[in-house]
Amino acid sequence: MSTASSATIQVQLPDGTIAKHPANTTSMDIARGISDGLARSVMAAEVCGRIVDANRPLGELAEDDSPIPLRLLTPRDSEALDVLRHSAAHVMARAVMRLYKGVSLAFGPTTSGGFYYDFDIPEKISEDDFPKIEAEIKKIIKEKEPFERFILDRDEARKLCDDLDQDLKVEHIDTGLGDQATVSFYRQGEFVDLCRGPHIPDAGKIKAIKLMSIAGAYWKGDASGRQLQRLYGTAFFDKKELAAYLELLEEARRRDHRVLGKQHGLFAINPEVGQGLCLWLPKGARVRATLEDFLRKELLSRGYDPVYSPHIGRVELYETSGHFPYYRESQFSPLFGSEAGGMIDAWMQRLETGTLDADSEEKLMEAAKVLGAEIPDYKQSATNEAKLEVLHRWQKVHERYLVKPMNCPHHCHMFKAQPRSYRQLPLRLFEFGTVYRHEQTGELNGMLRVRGLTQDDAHIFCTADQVEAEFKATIDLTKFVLESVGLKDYRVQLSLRDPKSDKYVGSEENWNHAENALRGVMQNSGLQFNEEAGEAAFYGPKADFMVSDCIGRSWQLGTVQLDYNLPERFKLEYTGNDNSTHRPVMIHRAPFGSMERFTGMLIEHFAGAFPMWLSPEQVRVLPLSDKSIDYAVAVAKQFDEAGFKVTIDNNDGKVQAKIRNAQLDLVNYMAVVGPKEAESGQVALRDRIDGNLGSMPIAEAIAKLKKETDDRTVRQAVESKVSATAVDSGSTGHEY
RNA sequence: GCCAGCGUAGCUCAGUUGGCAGAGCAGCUGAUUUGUAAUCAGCCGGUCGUGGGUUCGAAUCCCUCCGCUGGCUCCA
Repeated sequence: MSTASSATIQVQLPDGTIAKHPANTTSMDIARGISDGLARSVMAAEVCGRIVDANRPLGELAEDDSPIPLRLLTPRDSEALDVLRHSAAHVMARAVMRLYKGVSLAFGPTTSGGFYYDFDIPEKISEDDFPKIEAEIKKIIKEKEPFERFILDRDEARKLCDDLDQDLKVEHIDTGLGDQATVSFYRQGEFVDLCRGPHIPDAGKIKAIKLMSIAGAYWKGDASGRQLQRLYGTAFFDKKELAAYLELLEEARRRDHRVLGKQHGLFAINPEVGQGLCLWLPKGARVRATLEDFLRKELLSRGYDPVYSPHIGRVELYETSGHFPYYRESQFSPLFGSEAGGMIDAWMQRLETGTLDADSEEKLMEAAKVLGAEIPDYKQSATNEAKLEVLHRWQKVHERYLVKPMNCPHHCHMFKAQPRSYRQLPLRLFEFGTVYRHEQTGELNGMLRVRGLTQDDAHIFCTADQVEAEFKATIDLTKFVLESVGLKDYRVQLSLRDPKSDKYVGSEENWNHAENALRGVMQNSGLQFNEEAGEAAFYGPKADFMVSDCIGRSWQLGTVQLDYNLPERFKLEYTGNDNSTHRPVMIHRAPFGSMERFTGMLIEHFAGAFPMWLSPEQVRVLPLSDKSIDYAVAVAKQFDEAGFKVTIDNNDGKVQAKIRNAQLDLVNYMAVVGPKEAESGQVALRDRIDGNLGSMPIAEAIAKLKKETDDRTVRQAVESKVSATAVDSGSTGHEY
């Protein structure tokens, strides 16, 4: 701790120089000693590796008697932006408290794009109120009041929050901060907030701030708890950076796959068909088919076997796998073979939750009889457990089906379809398997979150010794797939279990084994990866691919998951070379994730302008006038026979208009044909990016386009107007 | 599912304090026969998301439901 015995301390700057200072010297004092300009731009400091307020005495931050490493943080340092935004959240909260009565403060952290503060306010805030809140914020910034830190012990802190009528803070001190002896507060004028900090020296440093949106949020993330109002904002060191950030949001809006998908006839989602159910229109279906053909060919060459499974399966299948009880809420209700099935299902749920009264029970028994379900063993006097057992026995002999939410149970039974020898392993079964999940209405989002989706699913059944090699092979496959569509910027998230949670199934030993295997492969893969506790599936750890698109947004796409659980549940076995039975290990993997989500992401990444090999319309032949239509048809036929997706624009009108339409439709190449071309057997090729390429023989044009297609060349037709990383948050470590 | 906002023609959007529902694009028809990002003219097109209420009168005000959007929660 503090070196109170010595009145002086030694401070080491990043350039290595060490100087002596009094123990109460602050980072700001040292900045002032270097230059006034530096002092003005210091936002915070990194002392002994911790980000702290610039006005903290360095002596109290020292860990031992060795020189204290100090780095002054200015707007050039990415860490400073987080500090600024956190202070901006305080300023916003202060403005809100001035304008509204009865404000209870919750939390106000920073996010990758800015910050938010959660409030409990009786009055509803709407976006119409933003101007007056922003005006109040500007007033506060103009005052340039400092942020002042002070420490209280728990009882004092509790009393202060109580006096300030901050009941959420009181609760947090009691529950969330139970193990802290003292807590820190920050005061800025009349605004006092329980806060870990750090903060910028004064509010005047905030040069650009904007309220972004208002939304609901739960207190401490608990959906059964209090609903708070969350006010989102963003802040920057200067107005240009704010403008660039707003431009990024605008760019994202222009690329919205829901808008582009409708505009270009790629897909449709119609409430009359059903929420979250995607209609793949011809052009979207072409893109998908190209992706599927590409992957199928790749999988066949990598030792996978194609399989097919039905769209429904008995509920017992998913009871065995564990999915049915675990995900009951987010599955479509079972389909019942017997008319009484649904009623008995509801009956059992009432019994389970203890919400069935005698009167209702009699009615249910009567109704069961009417619907032809005789249950003579059911006695009203019996215990709930006994009743449930009787009903469950009835269910077991009456078919119940689930629209399949997962492919893996089916594939497990394919493994079991014959006795297996170690010689057959690894067995790699793949299928573009369509599954249905009843996602909550608020979660649905275009193609990105749907209720019916097709996974590029496969399950690898292998021996424990093969796990590493197979896992590595799937990582390589996923890399290959992503890079083939031009996605070169990705990292892997190792999703591990949360040691404190009990939602996981399987033995401690299996989990340790699986997590260590994944970590080992990742460490040897040379791929950038990070570990995230609590993100694992309930049956095993996963490696999720986080992919950055061309405007710097991160998407979770492909996934590889290790599973020691399902083989156990389905009692999968093979005979080893020792002539005894062994349990295989399962690897779930999907390089695209789902066709819906992957295609939706691609639409946004390419702004609807697919590269040649994925394009739903690669060539459009534009006859100069009706006189050239015959030749246009002949040209189109040649492109068609060469395997291109080609159309003819035989509308009336000038070629300029046809070109404009083709450009707007994002067709990769236009083949303009008039009398000159017809005479010489040529086409005048126009590239949608580079423009007119001049006339050339048809064979030459076909060869050129074929090369671009076969090479899977990716040329971004719609350049991003913003730099991909220029405005991302400080927390991800980008330079400024 | 929860909180907030929104819902007018196929699309993008106007529509004053409640007083006869509009434009551009797309589509159709006709003229035009065109050389690298828009040829001209005419026509068609809406129970203003649904159901109810207030009112002499509702796209406009109120309520219900449906859907969409942004978040939250969830995501096998």
